Amino acid sequence: MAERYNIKETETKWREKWTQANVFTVSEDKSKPKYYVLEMFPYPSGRIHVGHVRNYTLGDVVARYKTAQGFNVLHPMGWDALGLPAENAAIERGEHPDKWTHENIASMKKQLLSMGLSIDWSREIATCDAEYYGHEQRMFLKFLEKGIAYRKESMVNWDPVDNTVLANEQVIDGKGWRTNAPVERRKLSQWFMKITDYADELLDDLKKLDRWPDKVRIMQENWIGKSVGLQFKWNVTGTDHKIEVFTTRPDTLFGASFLALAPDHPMAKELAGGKDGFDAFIQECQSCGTSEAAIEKADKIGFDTGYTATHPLLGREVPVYIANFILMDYGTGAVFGVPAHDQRDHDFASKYNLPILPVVIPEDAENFTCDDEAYTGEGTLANSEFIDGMDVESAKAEIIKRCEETNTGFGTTQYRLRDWGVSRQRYWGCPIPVIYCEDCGVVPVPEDQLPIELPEDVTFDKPGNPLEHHPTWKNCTCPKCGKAARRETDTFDTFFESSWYQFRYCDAKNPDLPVDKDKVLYWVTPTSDKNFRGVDQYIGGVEHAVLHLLYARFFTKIMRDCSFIEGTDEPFNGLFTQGMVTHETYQDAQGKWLFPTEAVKNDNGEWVHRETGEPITIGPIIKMSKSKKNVIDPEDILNTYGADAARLFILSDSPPERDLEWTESGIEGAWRFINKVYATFMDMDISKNQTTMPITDESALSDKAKKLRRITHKTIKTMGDAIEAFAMNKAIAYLREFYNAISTFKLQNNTDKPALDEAVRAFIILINPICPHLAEELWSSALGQTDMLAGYAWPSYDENLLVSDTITLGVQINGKLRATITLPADADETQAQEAAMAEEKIQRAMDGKTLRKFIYVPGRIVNIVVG
RNA sequence: AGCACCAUAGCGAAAUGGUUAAACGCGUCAGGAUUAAGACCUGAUCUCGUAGGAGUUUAUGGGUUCGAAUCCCAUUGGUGCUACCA
Repeated sequence: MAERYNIKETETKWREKWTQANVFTVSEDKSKPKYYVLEMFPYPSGRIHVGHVRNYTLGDVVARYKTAQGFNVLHPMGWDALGLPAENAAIERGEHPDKWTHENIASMKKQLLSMGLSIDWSREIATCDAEYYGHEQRMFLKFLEKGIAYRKESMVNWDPVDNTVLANEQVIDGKGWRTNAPVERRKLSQWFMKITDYADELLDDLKKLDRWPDKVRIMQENWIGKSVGLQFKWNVTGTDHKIEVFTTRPDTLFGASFLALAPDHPMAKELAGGKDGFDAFIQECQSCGTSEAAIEKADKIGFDTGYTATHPLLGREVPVYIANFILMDYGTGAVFGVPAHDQRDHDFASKYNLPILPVVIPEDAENFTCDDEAYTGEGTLANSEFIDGMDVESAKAEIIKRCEETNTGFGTTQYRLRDWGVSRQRYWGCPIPVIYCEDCGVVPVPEDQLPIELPEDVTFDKPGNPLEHHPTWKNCTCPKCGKAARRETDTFDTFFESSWYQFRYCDAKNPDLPVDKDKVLYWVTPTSDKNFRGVDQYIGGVEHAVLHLLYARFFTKIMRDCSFIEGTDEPFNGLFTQGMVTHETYQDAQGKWLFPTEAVKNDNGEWVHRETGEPITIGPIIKMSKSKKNVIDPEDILNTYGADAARLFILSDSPPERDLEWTESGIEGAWRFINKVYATFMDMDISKNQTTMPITDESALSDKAKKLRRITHKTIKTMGDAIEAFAMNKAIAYLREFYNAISTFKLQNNTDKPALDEAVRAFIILINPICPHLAEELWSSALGQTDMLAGYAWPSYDENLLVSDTITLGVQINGKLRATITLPADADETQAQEAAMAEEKIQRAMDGKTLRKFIYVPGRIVNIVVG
């Protein structure tokens, strides 16, 4: 018997060897095709969680597989190291963010190293280091020069707990995405990025991203929210005022029965200010919270200004309201209401008894009315003067044309997407490199003064931005006039850092430039024409579907337009979004959540508390979360079962895009498999020190050996295909099937031995991307190889062994299987029919019936239609 | 409310129009081995039958097809995203 597999010792040994031999360090090697695989970098919280294990294992399988396929693989890692938690830690325990962050990086790196990932650590970056963020400041100066970055006064989402500004995307249900505190509105001068200028390109290029999940593309499309329509003016009767509105349904103009302004529309105050009840109305609008429940229930309310408005094409007057459901920051902050064809307008009109006049009539409708609900479908225009009888599309075009002719409006496009506000009133971020001078205004920091580094001596004893409180840091002289001036104390949104790190990895240590263009070109230029320039495979959580992934796409385009990179329009060629890791939940009799380690089964098979013995209720299987305590610590798993078992289990069973349920029995099963494989191969009678596997005489092999060869070659193919398709669960299933075939194979003579050698050697190479430590150990101990397996070529398969010369076909009668026949693979229809008819079961089944049709799909099926 | 995705043994899943639907794993049961437990090995695990064998079956209902888990429509249930975006 072989010795028991010493997982800990063996895994450590191989990791040390890989590190010593620098096997994962890569450079631009033009003699090889390249492959760039990247997983979303982690925030250095200090400890990895199971989601990280899944994420980085997936990437590592791809990296090791592609390496085996002969690619020069770039597989880097770094730290998304700026952001609020470091400041919160500083406030809570008085530890400096820089120290806290770097300590966390050190401990997390240790954990990641123990997973045995094939990472080129020489390219490691931490976004909190000035060597990284300094380049961001350099780029920002260029963005400023090009007008991509600009400053504007604007209402911002103010998080009263974190004391910071949030982006629209960071507000969820009117609450801060981190603090969950109700967001307030405040006016501040902020830096913005003109992402809206790129809205069309961001939208159009989504079409290129055919290796992205559809759902992510759909989410981004909705987020950008392009809508084409008409912007035009109404005259307020008896005044010089004109109200500008935007609509996507100009065709319904003649169904208009009111005009509505947003409560914070500048004209609202002008028209209604001072009128009875106006202030109370505005107050009511504001008091109605922004929470989901409030919006859901909120009635549509309006305030009649007493004014009416007319449109030149309409020839009719409609009342002007101020209404709570009109948003100031979309379109023009004013709409015309068509109750018959918009449900919101319908609700409003019903409440205030405004006319509901249908102007689009569906086909075949008689006495059509919209009294109960709005009709938004297709139809023919009616009650609409010169556009009567037109379809919706023609009517839209006609109204836009007439407005343009009369100079009262124009066709235009609106986006839901807003410009990206990047200022944060925070310390632990990249300082925005501008200076405010009383005489010169906003002055960019001269490039030779970069980077602007964060001061180390800061305090966190009062709320707000420590940079603001710092006694000297913000004082400086104006680069233009030399007078005393003040530094910008805001820092960038941390999505800034994660928007370009994928390029920095290509040239991670460049002190002078964000990246060297040629180095980026080497790593992003595709080796297949199916792809465009970009990271070949990006892997991460779907929670970044809009924020990070949209900003990174935008950043790529502006870096291109500012010549920091070349000819690259999109950052990520292939995107894979992994599912969550879930776990059962446990509660004691009092309803208190318990850790999985606290729950054990007693002798009667009941779940009880490990220490108290009290009964435990098993709850639903949900995403691991600290509050529900249904978490497992990867470090425990790695210590107990080893990296290979953790990697194997996390890839088994569930397809990577779906949620994975973490179970104790599952990880144990993976661990057992590893031990079993080791024991089997160490005991097996296989040739050592083999360099080739000569099969001199195929025909001399026994049938069993031939069968083993077939599954060997089949698995080489199917497993490669599965990894390419990201179906890691299938790859493992095929691998286990292959193992079962090898372990049950009984070697009866020496002639068959090369077939067994071939199978074992193939198996070890195939399992390497998933369980690299085990593979190396078997490669060296069981096969006696002296070179390292890491980087060893994937075996090739023999097509001829995948097909056999005879095939078994099912014979159906009226689609129901009745018999099987064995035919030569190239049999023609006549042969097939003869063979089928010769079957006794078929004859019996056909007895007394007429043959109507004979269907023969070679290699697939025979179907006999009888009647 | 809208959009998208999903539904297969006790569980996780394979099979994407055809060769006995359920590979592979987990769990369960029986047997072997063991001082004992675990690990390990062998077998079983939709239903009926000792067995040969027969029958049922891919959430539900329809449709297309010689043939449907697979394509189309509707319903139900689940998940995600968006949420007064004019």
